[in-house]
Amino acid sequence: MYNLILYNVYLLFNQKQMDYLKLENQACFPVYALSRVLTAHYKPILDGIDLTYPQYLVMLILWEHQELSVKEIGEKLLLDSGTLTPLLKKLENKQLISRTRSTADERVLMIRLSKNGATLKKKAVSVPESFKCSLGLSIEEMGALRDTINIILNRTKQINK
Amino acid sequence: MYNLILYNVYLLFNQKQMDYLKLENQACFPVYALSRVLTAHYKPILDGIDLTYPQYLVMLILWEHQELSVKEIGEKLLLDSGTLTPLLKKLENKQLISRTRSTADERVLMIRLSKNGATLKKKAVSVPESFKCSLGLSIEEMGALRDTINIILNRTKQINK
DNA sequence: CAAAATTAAATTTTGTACAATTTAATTTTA
DNA sequence: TAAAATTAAATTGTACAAAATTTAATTTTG
Repeated sequence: MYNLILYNVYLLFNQKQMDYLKLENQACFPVYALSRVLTAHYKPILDGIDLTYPQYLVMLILWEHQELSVKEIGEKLLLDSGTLTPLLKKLENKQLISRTRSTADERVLMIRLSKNGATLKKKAVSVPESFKCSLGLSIEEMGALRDTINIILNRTKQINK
Repeated sequence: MYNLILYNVYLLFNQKQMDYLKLENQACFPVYALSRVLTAHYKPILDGIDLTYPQYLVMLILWEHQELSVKEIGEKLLLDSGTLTPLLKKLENKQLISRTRSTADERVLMIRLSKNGATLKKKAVSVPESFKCSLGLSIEEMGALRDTINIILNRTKQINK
């Protein structure tokens, strides 16, 4: 924050303009790159339970809620049906979930944790610790990262509501 | 930071354990979600210059450097040839870049900004400001976000070197 | 210096992502 | 209540993204 002010004073003093078309000045690129770096760290860990990272996210939600519609899963993960439909079919093929249309409203497809899916949670409990070790960040650093990004994420959500 | 300490005291006091398998406690998910949210904000803006977000990143680099190998572009963007090769071919089809093998080492493919590619920068200068308005965050907030993520990103790079 | 190792891209395969369209079901409303 | 509007998924098409393999060129080394 202070560095930014100092830098702007420096720019002003030197009659320079911040070059917003330089990669180093981009705010979005580090987020985009970090997202891929973090997913890459998850890869070897999640290979052990035969899940990709987005599949793991769906399983996390179902371990909390047992049964949700495709729409509800999409709202939680900010993903649409074009992404979720094939992904959920893969989880069904792995017998981790069931896909059944709601009798009350047949437009709604209910996703339910299967017995195998519930059992998988026992294997998955070690994932967060393995990930933490792989990444080499402390719990505090990861918590701070999570909170910082969540603030920005919630701000952008409010803007778009 | 203080909230985290307080929360841990609360967990300890109530004999509870932080549930690292809950979506809300994930550090990676907000980064992954924010990355997609930010890219979505770029979409309508970059449509105006017929670029996708990863293509825009490549152009940003070339506006700075004019000529780089595929490998060098990959190092800057943390992307491998499997992603870059088809992307660069699309930029070549749009006549924004040229792809020529180095005479010194024919394994190396040099990517060069074309005249059209250089001209496109004039249209692109408005992109950062449009993006800022679309997102609704201040320059300070975006700068702070960039710096925070860059610290984490550099930490993970050091770990993997 | 020739075989072995390394390197740089390209290719292939699998898996997201998302926009746009379609289909089927449900709600709203004239 | 039947047509219009809305909603939820699925489908289609385009574009990454990364792992693994292949190809071709260059270096290293016995």
